[in-house]
Amino acid sequence: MSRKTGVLELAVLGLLHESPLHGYELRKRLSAVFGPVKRISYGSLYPCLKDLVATGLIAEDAAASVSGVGKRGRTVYKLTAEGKERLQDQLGEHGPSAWEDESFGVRMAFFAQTDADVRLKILEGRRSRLEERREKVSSAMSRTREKLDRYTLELQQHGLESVEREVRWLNELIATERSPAGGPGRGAVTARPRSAKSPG
Amino acid sequence: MSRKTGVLELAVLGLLHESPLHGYELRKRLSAVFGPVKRISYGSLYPCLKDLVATGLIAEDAAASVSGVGKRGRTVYKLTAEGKERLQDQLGEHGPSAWEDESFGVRMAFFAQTDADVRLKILEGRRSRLEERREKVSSAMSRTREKLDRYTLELQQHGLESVEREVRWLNELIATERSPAGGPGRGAVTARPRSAKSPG
DNA sequence: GTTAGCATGTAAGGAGTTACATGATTTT
DNA sequence: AAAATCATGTAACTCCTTACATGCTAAC
Repeated sequence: MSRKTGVLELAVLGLLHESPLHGYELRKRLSAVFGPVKRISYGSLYPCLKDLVATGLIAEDAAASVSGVGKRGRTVYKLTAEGKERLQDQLGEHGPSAWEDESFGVRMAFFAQTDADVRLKILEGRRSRLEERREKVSSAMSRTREKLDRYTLELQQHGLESVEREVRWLNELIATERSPAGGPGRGAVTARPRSAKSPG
Repeated sequence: MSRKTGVLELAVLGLLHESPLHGYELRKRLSAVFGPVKRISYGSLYPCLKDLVATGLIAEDAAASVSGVGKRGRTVYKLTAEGKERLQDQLGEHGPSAWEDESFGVRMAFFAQTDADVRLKILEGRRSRLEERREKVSSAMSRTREKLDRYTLELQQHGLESVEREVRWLNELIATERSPAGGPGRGAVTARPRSAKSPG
């Protein structure tokens, strides 16, 4: 019946909190939130919006919608009071559900609307989740190292290094969160040296 | 009706080509193939095996199966002749379906059973797929740079760097594939210097 | 003797996709 | 005037997960 998804719902609520939007535009913004992989389709977005209306978390913004007679026009949605409440609840979550693979990206995309202490807990939870994974993969690799062909090994090695890289990234983010932010209040991303691009 | 999936089917056929296995063991090996994320559950594996038997691509290996009276025992499966044929067909595929996100990992996991020219085409296809993505992301970023908060920016930056890293990895793999492999025939993975770990 | 791991399977449902169906508006 | 992009929606289908149901075997 209802699409009580979680991530998509959260992303929609988060975006609508920034400003009222219609479905088509929402989808474009969602592409940015979810990244280039995992872009959502209208076949899931529109039903989701329908459900959110049905549960009273969002409502049509009549003023912003365009609907001439006979025209199909566009329907602009905005958060209701209950929607705002729900969003705050969701953004306050700092347990495992906030740092698993499916949800971490979305949660971080709305960190600007999230309390500093919750941000820190999520980043730390994510980090320890990845450290666990790193241990499992690397111990599995040392157990089976000799029996694997080079391609499987390359694949696992690359996977392991990706995890290690994400841990280092989280370390930097956590350090930045913890530091008293001596610099300017609103910040450009801390400049990290980007290694020179190899020309080809 | 039938699970004509692709990736799971392919992974099962590929593993059974190496040796006959029963479901439980198969699942453990699949976890290695698919990596720590995306582990498959019995709820998809057993129905998949059932379908593969129904389509005649695999069959019970009566000799290897264990089934005392009243016992539930285990059922060992092996490839049939048609299964081997199907596997060869699939491993010969070198179009886009072989290098998309969902399938590339599995395809590479069975590179040891894949022709050298097909391997090269897949690696190159994957690389150009990622290069496209890199262009899209980086141009989207330069368009919207100023309007994004630091967290969204960090997220996108990290995503971009991940793509760039995978491209560099593919470059190395492609170079290795192309080189006449002057070294020893069976190979340890080419030693790449691993940068010193930061202590914390 | 009880916990952990081995071993197989089904039913219900969740989360999404593709393909279809429709039409307006803007750009080339 | 054709092509691209804006804009909304549904129906059928796919792939997978969770929870359930069952029972053996090894280790502690």
